[in-house]
Amino acid sequence: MKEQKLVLRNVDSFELEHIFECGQCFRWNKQEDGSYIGVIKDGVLKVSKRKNSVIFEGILEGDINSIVYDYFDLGTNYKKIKDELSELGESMRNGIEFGYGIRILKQDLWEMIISFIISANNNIPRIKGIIERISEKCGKKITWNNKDYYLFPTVKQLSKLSVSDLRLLGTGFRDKRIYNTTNMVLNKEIDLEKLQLLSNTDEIREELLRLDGVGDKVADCISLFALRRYDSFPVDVWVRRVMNTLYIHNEDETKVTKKELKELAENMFGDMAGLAQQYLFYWARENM
DNA sequence: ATGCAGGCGCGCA
DNA sequence: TGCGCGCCTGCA
Repeated sequence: MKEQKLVLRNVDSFELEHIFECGQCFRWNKQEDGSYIGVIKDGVLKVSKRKNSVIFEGILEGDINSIVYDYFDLGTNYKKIKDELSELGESMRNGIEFGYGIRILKQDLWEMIISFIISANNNIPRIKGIIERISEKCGKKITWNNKDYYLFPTVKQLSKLSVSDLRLLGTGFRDKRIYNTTNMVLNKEIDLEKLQLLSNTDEIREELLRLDGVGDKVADCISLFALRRYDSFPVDVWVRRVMNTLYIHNEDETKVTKKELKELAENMFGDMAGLAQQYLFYWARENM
């Protein structure tokens, strides 16, 4: 762990609020000065903006340059993607105009699996609280600027917790799912290293669906936010709402099936459905 | 207070 | 395959 700093000038498509509030992450918190501090796999990171510069500083294991490049998806040309998506109509243009600074983070696969299992039938403040308590309970402590932070626990660390330990941390009925999935990973009933190497998004989904607590929506979130599968399209209530309002116009949005939504998304957005989803989702969350 | 929140697993047709 | 239902918990 080493204190490091990095300043990048003229980064395209990079708005802190858009990136951290668009629903993809749970461990980034806004500070009073408008900056964000987050705990990621590699340590603690603070991100702030000044004019055209983005400033990264923190205490990290590894080189800050490669960590930031990878985590913030700096190798992807968002301008090009937004230009292409904008061709698809006014609704998408509005969504992109609203969330122009979004980037899809590349977060740790294991952490995303557990985080999105926790997200089931839950709300964001509570999800964040649960993840925080789990990390405090068995994750590695890191002190930075006189404050304590806790990394998300490793598989081995989390496997030390019993079902009732997990229940006590407020996970509710998700306790067994977390426990079972942790043990599947621990016992190599599913190999996360191999999963990262799969090329086909459907293959990845099939593998993830074997895990307890991972259904359609959760699997899609994991493959989008940890494995950068831009073609996966998580359908939740907000996506259903905004897609129905903009494109389907069914008087009862609950009648619109997941299958219908996914097919529409694939036809309209193709292999960029996941990115399109983020712009629509963020717009919907803030405006509907 | 009752309903609800970024679903899932289960049992049943 | 495709439904409907119950579910921890905290918050309005």
